[in-house]
Amino acid sequence: MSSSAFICMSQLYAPTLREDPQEAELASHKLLLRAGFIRKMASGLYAYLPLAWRSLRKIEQIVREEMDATGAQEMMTPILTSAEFWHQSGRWDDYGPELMRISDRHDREFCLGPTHEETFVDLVRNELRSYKQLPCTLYQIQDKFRDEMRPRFGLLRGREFIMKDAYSFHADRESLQKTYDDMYRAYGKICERCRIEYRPVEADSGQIGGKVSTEFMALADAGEAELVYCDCGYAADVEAAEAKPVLTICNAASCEKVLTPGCGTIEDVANFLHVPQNETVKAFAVTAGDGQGFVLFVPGDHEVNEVALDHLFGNWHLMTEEELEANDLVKGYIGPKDISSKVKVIADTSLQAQHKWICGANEPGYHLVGAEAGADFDIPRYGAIAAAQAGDLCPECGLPLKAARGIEVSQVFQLGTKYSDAMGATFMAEDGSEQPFIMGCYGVGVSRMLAAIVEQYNDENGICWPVAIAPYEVAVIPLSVGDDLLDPLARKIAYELHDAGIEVVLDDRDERPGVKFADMDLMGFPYQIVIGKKSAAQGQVEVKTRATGEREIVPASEVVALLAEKIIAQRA
RNA sequence: CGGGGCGUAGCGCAGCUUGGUAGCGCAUCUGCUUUGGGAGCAGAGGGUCGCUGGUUCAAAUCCAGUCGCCCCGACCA
Repeated sequence: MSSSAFICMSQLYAPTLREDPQEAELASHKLLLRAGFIRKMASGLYAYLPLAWRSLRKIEQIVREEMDATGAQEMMTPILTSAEFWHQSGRWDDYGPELMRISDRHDREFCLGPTHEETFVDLVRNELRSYKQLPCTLYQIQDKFRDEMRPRFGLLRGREFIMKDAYSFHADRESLQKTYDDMYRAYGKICERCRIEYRPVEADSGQIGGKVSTEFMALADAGEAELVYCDCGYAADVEAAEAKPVLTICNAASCEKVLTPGCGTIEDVANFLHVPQNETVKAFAVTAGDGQGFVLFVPGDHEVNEVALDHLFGNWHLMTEEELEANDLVKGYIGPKDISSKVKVIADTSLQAQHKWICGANEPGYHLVGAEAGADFDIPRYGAIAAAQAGDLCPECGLPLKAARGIEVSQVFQLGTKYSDAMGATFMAEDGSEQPFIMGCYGVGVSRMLAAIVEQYNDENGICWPVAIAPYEVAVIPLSVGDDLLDPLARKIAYELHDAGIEVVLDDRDERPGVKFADMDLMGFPYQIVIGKKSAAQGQVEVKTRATGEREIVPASEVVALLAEKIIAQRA
């Protein structure tokens, strides 16, 4: 045969595994390993084999086209970045152990880029001088490195992964908002073209910095992120959502101290007193970065929002046993009345509606029922510190929120001047003044997207690729090899599909039909053309649609035109 | 980083408690049969039992150290 017009299974480097690898738990991880798409080289490091690489390039191309459509310009910067810029931004110290650091032979320090704000700010600060050159958006698609505490879930949380990162530079907020909106729309299109079920959610901006941020979540039970959403369209990462808890109002006539032996948890207290958990108040004792102790009160059925505490306290931790003792706090029985003067108190804003509290009595084995705010105790400060959860009220429309899990496949940020200030990156404004660039940044996890797609598109037999992402669109499967009828027919169909611009794999292996079916289902090519002796003798072949399992007998002479039409329609 | 578990043929595992010639299934190679959902028979090849040291006449097995990997957690009272 001449140089390959299409790939033959006998040559394809895609070793399949018959059994689930013991290291994998998630569908995407198991299936990508089993179907011969990826191989692990070390913890959190994966080789992308030919099939995965083809799909990754398709995702990249979708990202590229949507970025280019916004006017962003693709380029490439070194993965290895000098520590100098990271010192300037302050992140050499702030980023922590996730930053992969490395020294060269002269002991100069570098890191492997986990994200490239510093690089792009350094790049443009000398060359974008005038407001007339703004706005400007640059992007690249390259490997990123994060030394994860615990790499896991295959491609979903690796130490090296493929990311598209874009950075925009603006003279004013309005310009940033416009580009941010453009990117937001582009990211929606990217998710749609990758065929994932997704939601844009309000997000916390984490390590990157800045204020306004949206994450695009691929919905998946296996996702690490929790989100709350409402039918009205509101959706937020629980880290960023402001909780509107529903309380059961306490109607106790007076404040009463009740013996509650062994009731160290809210569940115990609520059961013991026969009240719902959301009628009680839960206390958390934490130590802020400066050593000051705080006691935080939230509705009994809620947790604290750790990210909110990050913003309030910077570094903080829950009090240790020793710290509780040192602050005169009684674990399990902390309450606001007569609380130790060594700690400061903050209550969740929702508790302003709860005039009488069921809470700890600051005495081992006792709780208060009906302690009255303003009479029995005072709350000096209220703040949004409770974590949102399902059943809370939507901040937009007031209906109960629902909860879901998701995989964060991309995120857009308005950075503002955090990096341009820190690194002295300025331009000359229209009025002749030096101004720091106002920035945005926009990331897409390309390799994570691949895993997210598999997470959404699989069944008990393997992957069910959407046409737009499939490594090959059609598998041609002659059921016996060396047959005078089947061989030429299979090759003819494969050639014609290839000529029609369809991506084809020909399963020319001398394997039993069962082996071929199992492998083809596992790899998940969207369409299979099965060529068996009986039907071929009558000039017919069978077309199986992988996702639905639907089979259709069609004349061999028509199968190419039929499939080409279907496939081309699904690419866009 | 803390806790738990695992490292024996390419893959999945048994053997280890109670030390005594390295095993099973799948895969691979050869031959014959078979050919629409992971075939059958016959034969063959393939392992310094993660690594280092110790105990012992003798170590996959016991002890110590070390490396790698997986799971849970990392401050949710």
